[in-house]
Amino acid sequence: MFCEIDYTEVCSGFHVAHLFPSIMQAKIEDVARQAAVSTATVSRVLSGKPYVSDELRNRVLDAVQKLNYRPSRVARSLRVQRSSILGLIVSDIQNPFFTAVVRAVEDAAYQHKHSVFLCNTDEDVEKETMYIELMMAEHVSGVIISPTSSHNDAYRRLVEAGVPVVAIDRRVNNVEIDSVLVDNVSAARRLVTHLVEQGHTRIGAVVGTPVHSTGEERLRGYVEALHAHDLPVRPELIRTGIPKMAMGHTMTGELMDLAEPPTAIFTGNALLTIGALRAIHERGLRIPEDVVLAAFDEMDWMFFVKPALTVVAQPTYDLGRTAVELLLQRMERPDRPCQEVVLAPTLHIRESSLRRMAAVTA
Amino acid sequence: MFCEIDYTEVCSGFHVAHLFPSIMQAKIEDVARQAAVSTATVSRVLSGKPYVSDELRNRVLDAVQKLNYRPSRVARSLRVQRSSILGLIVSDIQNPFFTAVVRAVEDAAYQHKHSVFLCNTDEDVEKETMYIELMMAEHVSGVIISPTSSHNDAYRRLVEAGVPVVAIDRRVNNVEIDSVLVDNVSAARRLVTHLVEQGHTRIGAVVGTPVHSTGEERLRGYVEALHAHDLPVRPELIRTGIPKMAMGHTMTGELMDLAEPPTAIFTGNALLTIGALRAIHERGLRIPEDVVLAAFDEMDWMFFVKPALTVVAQPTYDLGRTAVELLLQRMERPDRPCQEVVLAPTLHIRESSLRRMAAVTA
DNA sequence: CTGTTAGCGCATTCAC
DNA sequence: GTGAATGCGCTAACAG
Repeated sequence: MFCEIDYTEVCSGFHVAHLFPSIMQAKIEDVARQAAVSTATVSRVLSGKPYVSDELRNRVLDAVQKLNYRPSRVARSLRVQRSSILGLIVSDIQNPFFTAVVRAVEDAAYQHKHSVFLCNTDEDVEKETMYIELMMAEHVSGVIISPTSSHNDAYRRLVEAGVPVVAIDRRVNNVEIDSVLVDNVSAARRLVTHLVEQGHTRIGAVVGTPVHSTGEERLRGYVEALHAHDLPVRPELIRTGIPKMAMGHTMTGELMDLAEPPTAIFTGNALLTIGALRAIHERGLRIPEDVVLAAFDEMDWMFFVKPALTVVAQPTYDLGRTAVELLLQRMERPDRPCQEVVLAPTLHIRESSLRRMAAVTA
Repeated sequence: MFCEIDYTEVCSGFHVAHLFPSIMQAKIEDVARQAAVSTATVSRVLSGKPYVSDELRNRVLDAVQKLNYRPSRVARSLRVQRSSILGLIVSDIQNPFFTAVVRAVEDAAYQHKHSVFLCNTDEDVEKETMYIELMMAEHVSGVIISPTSSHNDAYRRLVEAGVPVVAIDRRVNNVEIDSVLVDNVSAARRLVTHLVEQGHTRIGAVVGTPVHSTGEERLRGYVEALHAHDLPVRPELIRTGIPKMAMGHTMTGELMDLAEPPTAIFTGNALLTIGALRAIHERGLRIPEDVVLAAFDEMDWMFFVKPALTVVAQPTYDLGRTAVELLLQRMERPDRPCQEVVLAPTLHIRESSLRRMAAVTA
């Protein structure tokens, strides 16, 4: 029929391409034609394979330039059965701690020519499960995850599908995977011990739910510190919940509204700390006269509340970098035994001049 | 030859799949065989297409279940020539403002069955260019970007390639695209006007570089406020730089070390504000006795420094949601004229009890 | 060294 | 309603 047009020709032909420069994407075939070589040669040149004459190499490079060619990663991924994308599943993108981790991971991935597919589960197990499935469907080359709970069945499916996985910040129980953690127990223990040494006996705890290892471990540190000094662990002084600002606000409010409120409070992460500050502030209470705070403040953003505040700087950058490296390692040696890297947080207890601080914020 | 094995059969066959349940991913063909239908039918069922008998539909669904089948998004993307992934390129993932935007975008995308491919350019034009190219190569269905500069050539290439793009927070000049912005000029003008009305005449400015429209606009608001009150604009009191904490620290330090330091400082975003607080703190200066701060604090995290601090809550959630909606709109109607949505920030000037504040942080 | 060719897993004509 | 066949763009054998 007259109307029978070779669509491929029309759409890929160089002359026509000139007419619609804005819509079309050159294909490898177009480049090959332009350079008068085969597609295989183009592919070889672009993947930096050896055994191509300089002559052809240059012709190809010119053609690529002229056509503004950009190989389709989708097609490539399908063909080689893997992508150069890392999945990163965090449980709360607004938590400055994870924000810092995201940055570190992105950085490290960039250096290794990988890119990052970020998902935010918002501490929601269903969303997490959905995203894990998505990661598998997208054929990501590996997944870094801060688990929402310690035993989601999806974790197992993921590793059983042969996808390299590394857990970050939190531990998972139902399957053996690489993980990079922070020594929360000892950090929490030291913070609370500090309070005890200052004479506090009624110390409140505002920490994340024990569903995550993080919350559980920090609570454990708290308990250990009390035990070590023969102080009673009073359940009414312990509050656990989703580690976000709103919850920190609520939980601290509850503690301060007790008939006999704590004289000091230990908070489990930066967002909980901000919430706690807000609750204290609302009640017109003073720090440290009315209540002392010993807090995780990963980003050290609350520096000007010192010396009331005790700070833990977490090794977020190392955490992210280590995670990426473990992932890449496993991609090369899938049978390598699982590792558990535990990083030490830098405890930074501020005790400097009360007077100077008052000056700044009064 | 005897050894000639149909590899596909071996790897896809149901019986063999049973032997290596952990490694293999079922393919559409496996499902078709299991359900004793054609691959076309499987595809139809899974895409929710009509015209499939309930009989076959159920058989397919069962097979999918049994084989734990998960269609390859990569293959699908290649076939249909588009993915359901949105690219999100932010200029600083650690900036709490963008963090909130990321969350909003992720949320909105999730609701529209899309996922988010996040990149962090770190205010680096080269990295930004690289990531834009990557987006095109990955065939994302659209890109939301907070431009690092107001005229990167890559922006034009992107829209010319037919990719829907929406700029967020910052304006771009060299190509017409949808954008969703915040009314920075008037917000900054009101903040600075507030300072002027309190009697300040030497007001310092610590804002982002004028390379981004954001920095430029906030600076413009500052200048307008001074002009409106016939106050001189003193260049030595204006500092611009990369809008991050370290820079805010440096720039504020410079201002406070002047022979005649400003009596008030206007800071252009949350990170600059934190840096400024640190610089002020280091010098043992008091707020508001020694210096007053009028600051953008998008997340309202510095609430307890009030009343010295003036706060602007930015509509981050609307910003992200609007961006996604514009993107989806353009995907359906590529010829739609460009829109520019300007959102109003909520100015929240705190003037409440100095006494009560002192109580909290003293 | 270089070209030819055969799929990667899926969606979509087009026949039946 | 359903199935067989084609090709999305690319890489990896294999053959020259």
